Amino acid sequence: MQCTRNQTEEHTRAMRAVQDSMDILNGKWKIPIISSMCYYTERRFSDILSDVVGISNKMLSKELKDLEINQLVKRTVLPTQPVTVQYELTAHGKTLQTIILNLAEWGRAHHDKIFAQEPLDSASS
Amino acid sequence: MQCTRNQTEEHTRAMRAVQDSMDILNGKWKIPIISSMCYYTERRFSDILSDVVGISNKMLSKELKDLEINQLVKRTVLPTQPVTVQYELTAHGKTLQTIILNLAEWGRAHHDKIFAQEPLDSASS
DNA sequence: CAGTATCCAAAGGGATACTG
DNA sequence: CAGTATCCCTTTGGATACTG
Repeated sequence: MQCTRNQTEEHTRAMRAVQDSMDILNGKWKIPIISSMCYYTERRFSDILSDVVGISNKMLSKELKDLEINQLVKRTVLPTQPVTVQYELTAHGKTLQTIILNLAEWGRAHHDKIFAQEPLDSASS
Repeated sequence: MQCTRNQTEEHTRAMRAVQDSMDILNGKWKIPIISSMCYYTERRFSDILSDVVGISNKMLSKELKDLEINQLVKRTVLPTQPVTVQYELTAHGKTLQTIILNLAEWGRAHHDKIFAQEPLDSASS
């Protein structure tokens, strides 16, 4: 092992910091929900519900509450009939955009890599 | 809404790419496990087990298999007695380092932000 | 529309013991 | 050391129905 004690401590600290992030972004849905809001200044409950494929309204409701508690998302009720609710990223929530962009980029790269490896059935037909 | 059709399509594509990433990095442990390997050229099973606080050997075993299947991690068995197994990030796995670093940085920033907000009990004593 | 409430099946995952 | 196997409790989260 070529690392010094200081590197080990830095490693430990970095691990904890990553864990802190993951505690807040926990579960299957947080990142996709934030992604949904990333490209718009504001987004309604039903918009996010259709953006995030597969999520149920119960889950979305719960996850948005979590994000609000952690101050990543701001919720605004508009006095319409029936009620409209808008969600938007807070300044703090927007600091996650870099990570989201990186994840999107990585997802594409990974997809391309796997695709390039696979023997294409269509080539044999 | 001030976005054009093209932006909407790009949004949809980005959401899918993020989902693709999250499908591979699913669960509580993948990111911390990769983090554990980020700072070293190679890491043994027991090293990772102690790095990732709270994980069980059963979980670690399963998650490492997943990562190996997705070609993010390479597993090497050394002919020692008893057996030693080394894990290392593949070239492809290393492309996640940016994301890990960003997550660590964000975790620290978030921690600092929350800490700065909290009324300190120690101040009143 | 934007949720909440309840029910319940399935998956997650810890503890422990065992193996090569 | 590096896992695997089993037991079993806990959490997750979908489906459905209901509310302001």
